[in-house]
Amino acid sequence: MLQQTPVSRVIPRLEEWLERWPTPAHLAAVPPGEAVRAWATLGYPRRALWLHAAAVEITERHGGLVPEDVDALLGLTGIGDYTARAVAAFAYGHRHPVVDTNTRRVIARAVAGQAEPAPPSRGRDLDAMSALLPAGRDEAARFNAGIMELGAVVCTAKSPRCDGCPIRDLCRWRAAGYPAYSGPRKAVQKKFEGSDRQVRGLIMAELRATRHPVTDAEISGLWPEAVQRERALTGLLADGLAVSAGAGLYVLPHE
DNA sequence: CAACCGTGGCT
DNA sequence: TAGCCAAGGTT
Repeated sequence: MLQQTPVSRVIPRLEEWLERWPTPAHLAAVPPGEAVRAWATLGYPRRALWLHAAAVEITERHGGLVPEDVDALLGLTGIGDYTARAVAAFAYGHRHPVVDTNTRRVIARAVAGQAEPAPPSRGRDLDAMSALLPAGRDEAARFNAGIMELGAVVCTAKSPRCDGCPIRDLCRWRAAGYPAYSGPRKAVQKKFEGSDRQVRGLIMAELRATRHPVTDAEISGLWPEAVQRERALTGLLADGLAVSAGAGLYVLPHE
């Protein structure tokens, strides 16, 4: 849920979710479409599908227990380098570097003296964090969490609260006088308005809103341009977020 | 590596 | 206001 989604938006949905599905086996026992429906407007609905798939995998391959090993975690659908390490470190206390967007920004500023991090690079990011990580297991877990929290709360992307920063006296960016970012321009996120993402979102909202099949006619009413509309629907079908329920009928995945 | 994938709050 | 950005992952 936390992938590319603010913590404050996740917490209420997570609490509802865990009340309904307290263990992977509970989630694995319901159709994937139920996960997509409960995901609601958290965004990126394929993550709901992946989370359900991971629950099935955990139930079938790991006896219903979330694996502790990073490599085993990486083998789960939708679990990448960050999430695998976060689970191993925060849930199980293992010593691994954990690098998220906050960590990258804090290291860029405090260590490299730059306003913004370079684009994410698995090798460089893990090397940089490994060099800072305390030797002790508990200390490493706290350091991973602490540097992330520092980035989320103090060393924020837009208006960092440097005056109240606990490491301001060793921050190289501060020492250098807060030089502006001079690296390559980061890729600009495409406009949402009028995008395929928007159309996909509209179709998914319609699929979530009813337990009856959604018709082609209803989908046509969601977006005026046929080519883009059909591209969005085709994509959702290819992703498994929608399935055909007969000619011109669509539902959330039920198997 | 670049493109793609939702949604909503903040400036 | 129109971007920017958010505990990323997959193709």
